[in-house]
Amino acid sequence: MNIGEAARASGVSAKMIRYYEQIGLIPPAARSASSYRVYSEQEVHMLRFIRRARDLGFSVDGISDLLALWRDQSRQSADVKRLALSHVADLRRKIAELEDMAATLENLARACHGNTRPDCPILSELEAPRDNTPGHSSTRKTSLSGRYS
Amino acid sequence: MNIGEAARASGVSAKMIRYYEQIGLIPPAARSASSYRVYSEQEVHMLRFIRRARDLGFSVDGISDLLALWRDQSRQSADVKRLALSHVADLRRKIAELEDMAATLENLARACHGNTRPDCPILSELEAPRDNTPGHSSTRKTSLSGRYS
DNA sequence: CTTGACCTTCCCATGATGGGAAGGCCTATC
DNA sequence: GATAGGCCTTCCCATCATGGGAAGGTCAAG
Repeated sequence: MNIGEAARASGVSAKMIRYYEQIGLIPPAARSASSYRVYSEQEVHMLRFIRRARDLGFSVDGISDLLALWRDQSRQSADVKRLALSHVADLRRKIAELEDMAATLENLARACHGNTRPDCPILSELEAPRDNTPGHSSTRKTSLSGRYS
Repeated sequence: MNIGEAARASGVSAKMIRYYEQIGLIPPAARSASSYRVYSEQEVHMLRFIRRARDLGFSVDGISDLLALWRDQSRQSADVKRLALSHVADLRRKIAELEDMAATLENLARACHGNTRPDCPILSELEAPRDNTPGHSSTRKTSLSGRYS
């Protein structure tokens, strides 16, 4: 099976398959006489695994760990579970961060008349904040970074 | 005021101040005889505005729009409000996406024994999914992208 | 044998940020 | 006045996962 077919069958783009090979997430594919990459069902299976892990928000590093466990017949499910829950914790941290932003902004928007006049509490807040985050506590200092607009 | 001082005063790193200038988010700073960038209180004020918008998750493009409105004395607060609420919608979309991931993963983790045996529903799911997302509905097709692990 | 659909590698771009090098400037202390 | 060290300048590189596209080779069907 050529890379295009493998891409269609796995849901991972040909571009990304080559990339994953390049960074060592997957082993180098076998090559045909004319240097075409050739994939077995086995390998497509692995690509599908990667695709799903990606859909669950795992980074390439995380996927690498998952693949290692997947291949390891003597793995302990506790290790898989730990990996998964650690990722869940990351996700929840990120969610809380975004939720704080959304709540703050929503509060300000609620206070904004939204008419034809120029005065606006949203801009006022950006100019000089006066603590508009409604509860949720926590010392939000280190952000996992990432911008969303 | 030099760039370092402006950075300390605004919470925007010197590196980022130069970057914002380079991409045109802020106008080129005045220069001293020796080519040092010089900032007025006015400009530090703008940098603080940018910093806060950034903290609320706005992208540089979004911040650019906000700055334009901020400067526009004849703006309509409705425009600011629309911008803010549109960003809130983006944030909530992203949150829902991450929440779906977290919920799916948490469900799988709950079903995992987490012991010394190798069998694990998390890996099984990655191998061949059988719809583990608990409710939340929606046709999740286009992701705003972004990996979190 | 041509056409079109594939494949190959290589380079570039994204967005926001930081790291670091090489070199110039400025001020306080000796 | 000279030196130290703390600023500043520009320029290049890296991140992370992804896509775009060019230049050129291959293959199968007509």
